[in-house]
Amino acid sequence: MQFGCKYTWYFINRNNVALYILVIMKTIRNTASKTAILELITHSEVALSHVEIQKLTGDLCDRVTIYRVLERLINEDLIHKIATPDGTVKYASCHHHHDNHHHIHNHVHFSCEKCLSVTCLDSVEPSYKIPDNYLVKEVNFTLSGLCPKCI
Amino acid sequence: MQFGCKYTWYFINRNNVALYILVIMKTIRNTASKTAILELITHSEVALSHVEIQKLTGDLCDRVTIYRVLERLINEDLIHKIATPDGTVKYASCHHHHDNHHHIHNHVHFSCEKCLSVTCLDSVEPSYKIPDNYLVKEVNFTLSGLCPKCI
DNA sequence: TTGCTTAATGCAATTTGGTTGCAAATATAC
DNA sequence: GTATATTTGCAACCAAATTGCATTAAGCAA
Ligand SMILES: [Zn+2]
Ligand SMILES: [Zn+2]
Ligand SMILES: [Zn+2]
Ligand SMILES: [Zn+2]
Repeated sequence: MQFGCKYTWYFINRNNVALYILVIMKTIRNTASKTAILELITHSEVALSHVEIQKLTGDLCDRVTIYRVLERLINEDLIHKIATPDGTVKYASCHHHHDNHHHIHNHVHFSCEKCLSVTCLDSVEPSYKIPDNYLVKEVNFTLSGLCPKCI
Repeated sequence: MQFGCKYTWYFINRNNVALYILVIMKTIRNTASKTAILELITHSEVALSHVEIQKLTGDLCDRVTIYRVLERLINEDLIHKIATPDGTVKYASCHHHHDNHHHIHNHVHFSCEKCLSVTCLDSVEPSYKIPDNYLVKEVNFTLSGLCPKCI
């Protein structure tokens, strides 16, 4: 069998059942849109929403492409998604700082009610205690009020 | 001057400028829709989204009315809005518990990635430290993972 | 109770945000 | 350069949320 992409075969033999498993590795490609959008997010002081990225990139690419690029950048763990208190979603780059072993984004976001900016406060780590019948996988801690510029 | 609604006059006299300010007080009304929706949210174990409220109320009122009622209930500080990590907005009643003097919602929310339920963990209070050039007015701390039922 | 005034509602239309399918374009491995 | 799978653009689609306006009804005072 031949494929143009990377792949591996796994073989399992258990209880008289033989199984060949084909694992296809999708190769990630770098494109103009992807690099430009990542640049934009990385160099931005504040987190950006989809519409903001759309305005900033002009006619670089289609709005659908922006959605798909953002999705890929998240999968590659290059950016992260932030849900602001009012329900809008913004994106910021990851300055990991990951909780070493657990790979949990555990830092505070600040959302300014006046200029609507959202910022990662990478240095601040919140602490909490929660009943242990809950399994915590992600932490999303957003403070809102007035940012230094608007105070 | 005469008005059907409540109003007050304020008078300011400063630097040779005399100013009469008319403050009109909007009277809040209780309607069937409003009481029903508040009941629903208050008695619910978990936070409810707009669509969920729509399904639960049936043809009690128009969906637009639900949006407007929710907005009013938030203004009256009877319910609060919760943005889940994926950007959907849910509503829960306020069991204040308000930071006595400051009137800040300061409690943890848990969002289950399996059953999609969102719960207020009123008893848990997160602690954090933030640069003092920020003015914090709201705290929105959402943990996500698996809830006791789904674990 | 009745009438008056303004708040709240219903409905239709519109805007906004996000998704899907498919053909065409293009990045990467060889 | 060529082959092949990934990425893109476009159009269509869908759901969520907002707006304007005419109508209804809550609450106050007589
Ligand atoms: Zn600001
Ligand atoms: Zn962040
Ligand atoms: Zn659950
Ligand atoms: Zn809550």
